[in-house]
Amino acid sequence: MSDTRQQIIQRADELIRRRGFNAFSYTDISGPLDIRNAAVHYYFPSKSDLGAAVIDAELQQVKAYRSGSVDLPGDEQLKLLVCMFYRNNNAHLICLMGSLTPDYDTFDHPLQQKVEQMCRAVREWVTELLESARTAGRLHFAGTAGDRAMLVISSLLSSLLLSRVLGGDVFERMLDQLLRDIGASWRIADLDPRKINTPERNTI
Amino acid sequence: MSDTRQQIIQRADELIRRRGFNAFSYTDISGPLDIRNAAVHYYFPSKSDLGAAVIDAELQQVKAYRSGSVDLPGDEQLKLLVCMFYRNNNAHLICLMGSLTPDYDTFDHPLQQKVEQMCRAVREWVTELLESARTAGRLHFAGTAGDRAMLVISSLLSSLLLSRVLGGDVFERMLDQLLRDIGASWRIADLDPRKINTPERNTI
DNA sequence: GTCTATATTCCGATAGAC
DNA sequence: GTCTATCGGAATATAGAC
Repeated sequence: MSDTRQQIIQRADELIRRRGFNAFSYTDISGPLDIRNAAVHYYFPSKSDLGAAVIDAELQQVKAYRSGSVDLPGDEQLKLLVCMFYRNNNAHLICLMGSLTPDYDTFDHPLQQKVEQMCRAVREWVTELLESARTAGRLHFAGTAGDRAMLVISSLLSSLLLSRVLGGDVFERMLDQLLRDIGASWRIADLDPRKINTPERNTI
Repeated sequence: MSDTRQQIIQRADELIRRRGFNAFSYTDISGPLDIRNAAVHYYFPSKSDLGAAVIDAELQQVKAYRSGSVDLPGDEQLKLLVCMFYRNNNAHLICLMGSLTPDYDTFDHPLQQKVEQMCRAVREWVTELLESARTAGRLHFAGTAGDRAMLVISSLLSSLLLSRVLGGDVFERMLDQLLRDIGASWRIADLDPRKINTPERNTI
């Protein structure tokens, strides 16, 4: 895959998570990369195509995380996920779900399907990781793993949205309470992003 | 207050919760109301002014809810709040927090402050209602009421975002699990929007 | 693959008549 | 208060040279 194409996707990803899909333009991408708008259109004819490519990269990311941490206990897999959100919060970036689902009604059908696919992939991952951790006695919660997964995702997503607006320790307070709720043995303060071994990009 | 002004705010509110602040135009408002764009600019010189007015209406709404339900038990106040989200979900609308916080970085400072004010008002309301219900033994949860409030808001906000994308019974499953978590005696299926006495508009 | 140049459309906003 | 008319700019997208 060409380097330019990769750089465009990377830049679009950050713009989506900082300003939202409908608030960035081709110039926001071509400017920093020092190329022309037409070059972006060469790789991604429409903005919807670019959005789909960003989500595809995200789906690959989830896949890599899952296959790379399949031998870890579920709560350690969760730690990887939470750590990604921790880093995003420090950069004042929100996640793709928190950015793209509010704009869902403005997307064409192919992009809507991509958003749905991404949400299902994350839900599947968190569901399995929770179920695995509960079976191993490392996490404790009521209800089905699927329902619990939705509430976990909900807290992660919202913590970035609300922390960017309210600041302070909103992120840490919300997620620490969530971790207590599911009986995790670790807290946000225990995370050291430098020590957590994760793939290069940090999206979701 | 003029009727036209009110209608503009009402229409903008729905557009924000359906398509997002950066995805609607003055024409989306003037068209259905059968007025010209200039008339909208007469009431709201800039789009940011219009956004602020929508939030101000929301703040009034929260105030009305609080003062109108101050004698109810905390969990009954919560029922009113959940019922509003229930109705929004049926209309495939998201809430103002879920719509406006993702676009926070694209707003000018006055509008950013309004968004922050709205988030704090909702947090304060939910915090007090939870604390009141816990003291009365009608709700049961671990941690501070303030932290729990953030998780409750998080679930309400996300349930609308994710339900619109994933469909099915996502809304009911998420919120029923939330209600079980805090020891509520009622469930989503118990809600009857027609029987819940609420102010005319249904935002938040 | 990347460029220049441009087509086309739409946007928020304003001036001035009524 | 609402209108017509329009400004200036920015957006997505395309044609065609290199």
